[in-house]
Amino acid sequence: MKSEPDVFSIDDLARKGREVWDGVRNYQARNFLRAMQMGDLVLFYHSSCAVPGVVGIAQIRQAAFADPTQFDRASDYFDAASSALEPRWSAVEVEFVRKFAAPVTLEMLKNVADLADMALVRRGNRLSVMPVTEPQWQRITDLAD
DNA sequence: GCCAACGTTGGC
DNA sequence: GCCAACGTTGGC
Repeated sequence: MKSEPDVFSIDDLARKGREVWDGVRNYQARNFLRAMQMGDLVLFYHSSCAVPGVVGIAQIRQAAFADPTQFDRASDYFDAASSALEPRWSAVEVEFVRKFAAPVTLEMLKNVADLADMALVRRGNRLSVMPVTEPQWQRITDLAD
């Protein structure tokens, strides 16, 4: 899951413990959110910052539910086309697990041949929520310690 | 701040 | 249903 650290960082999650992950407004990312289950582990990625990369691990505490911001007229994420009966957008709740001693930077990830087909390292990729395979998870977390 | 890549919108 | 225009993402 990607987040801009200026908006919400791994340190913010560490401090708060839990956070509702809302505001996803891309259908592909939404579908990946909906596929998440309670207890699933998440790689937390910092994007649009000085050193983009995976900075820690979180865990799904609550599986997908209707993203409340889509009904909030005051929210940037308000969607007038969504309805309470058939909510268009979903959110999940995540919990802090740990922060890596040092980030696994995008640059590092690009140098791992096994990760070449991962959307994350591909140029022009804009997906903010994406699945990670077991081998990819292993590769990435191995680089963290 | 620039710009490539991509998703969405809307005219036809 | 095509595709140009536009807005957004995100690395650099």
